[in-house]
Amino acid sequence: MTSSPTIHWFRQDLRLSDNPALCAAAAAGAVVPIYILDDETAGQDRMGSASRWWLHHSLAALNTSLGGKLLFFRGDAATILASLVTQIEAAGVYWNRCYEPWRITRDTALKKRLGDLGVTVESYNGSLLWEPWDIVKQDGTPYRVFTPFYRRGCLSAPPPRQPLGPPPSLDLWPADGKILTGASDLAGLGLLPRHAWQDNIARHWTPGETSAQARLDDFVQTGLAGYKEGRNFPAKPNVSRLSPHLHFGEISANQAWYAVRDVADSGRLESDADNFLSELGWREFSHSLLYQFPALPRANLQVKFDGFPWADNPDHLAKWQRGQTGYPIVDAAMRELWQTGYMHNRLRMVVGSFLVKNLRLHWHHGEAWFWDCLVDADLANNSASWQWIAGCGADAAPYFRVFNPVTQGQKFDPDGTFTRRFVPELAKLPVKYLFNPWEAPAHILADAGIVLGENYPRPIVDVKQSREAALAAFASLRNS
DNA sequence: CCTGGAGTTGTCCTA
DNA sequence: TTAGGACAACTCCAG
Repeated sequence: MTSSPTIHWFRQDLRLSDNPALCAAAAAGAVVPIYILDDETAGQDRMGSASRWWLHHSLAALNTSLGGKLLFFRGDAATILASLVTQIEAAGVYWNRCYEPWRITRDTALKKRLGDLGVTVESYNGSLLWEPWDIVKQDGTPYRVFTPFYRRGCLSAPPPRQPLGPPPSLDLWPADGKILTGASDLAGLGLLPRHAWQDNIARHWTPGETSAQARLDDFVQTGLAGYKEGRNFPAKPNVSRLSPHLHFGEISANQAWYAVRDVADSGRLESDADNFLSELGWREFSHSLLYQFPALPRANLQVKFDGFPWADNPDHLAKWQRGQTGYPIVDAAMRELWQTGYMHNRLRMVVGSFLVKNLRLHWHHGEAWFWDCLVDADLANNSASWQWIAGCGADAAPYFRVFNPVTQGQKFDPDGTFTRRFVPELAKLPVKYLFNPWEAPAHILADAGIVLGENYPRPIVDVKQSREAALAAFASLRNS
């Protein structure tokens, strides 16, 4: 082992196990583990509030596993790394790749800059099952439809890396724990918001690698059986809730893939397992789209949507954000988001459809709100999914697919458990009227203690009329 | 180059 | 009550 240390730059890989770059750094020498909060370079794509809350606690957990030796920096990553390399005479810098356009640009330049300083620079795949540049059609162009991307592309490619263990030996540097120039402590990153909103979120989540592993184990043990059906019901415990852990790399997609793959290979729950794996496939697809179409977060993938007649209605937007639309399933979902930093997948489709089709507000509004509120906010998943529900993305929902918030509630929250939990003012309303309280007879509302327009809003739009208007708007795009 | 099947997640109306 | 077809036409993609 040489006397020069190597730097492992933690990014979206806040874990010790199955961390290819960390293993390589540890094999090369004593490791200086660092994290850099680079809001400057991120610009418009800087993390939202919920992500920052999560990141703070995830870094705290990681720092604990590293014996308190994680170094924190804030600012332009290129400048910080170049100066750090010189200061400690590092032999190498190691990191796992990220796929956001701003990070790719920054990292590409940085690789050259550090290389020019004579430092070894190596990047690894620590977060995707397949590299986006490996999964392309035979003619070399990117897939734009999920099913062939997944079946022909992913599943017929060489299988993903088997998860690695933690580094066999990890010497951390500096051994004496001295603070380096420019380094701060975790609090110095200023990730926590000042208001009390985070206290709610904290009740629902435990960031960090240990918790992520436990979540995966629990999902495989108790959620996977019945996943295919149960994942559609927000009150059922079948969804994995791994998304924030995966986003921050507290657990790798490979670890999740093989944990579930192994169940199927042992001949159990094959259909449920395949269904879950294809959801990981969607994560790959989103990342592939973002890699191939870097404008995905801003521009319609289908250019003809540039002429779509969006509405402009700040009042409707605010009511959607606050869960005051008068549609109980929509309001329950939006309040779940606000209170827990998360929203069940089916409900993301329901509220997304409501925003872009019934309210006809631009998908950018939904994307921005989710970006700030979701603990699993992920540039690739968020932008690809909003474009999908709006109909302007890859493999998008057909124009006629407009979710009916009443029907969706009745179908997927049949006894109203979920809706009553997040819209307590409707808790006493019989399920027959729970999703359409404006149609309830006066005495039923009175018995449930509801005065529409006072303690629960009337619907802000009529679903039937607004659906017609949305279909007409889609028709106006035809051949344009 | 041409061909034809397929396309995550729905709703509404009719028989 | 329930099942089936309509709802645009298009693009994608593999053979």
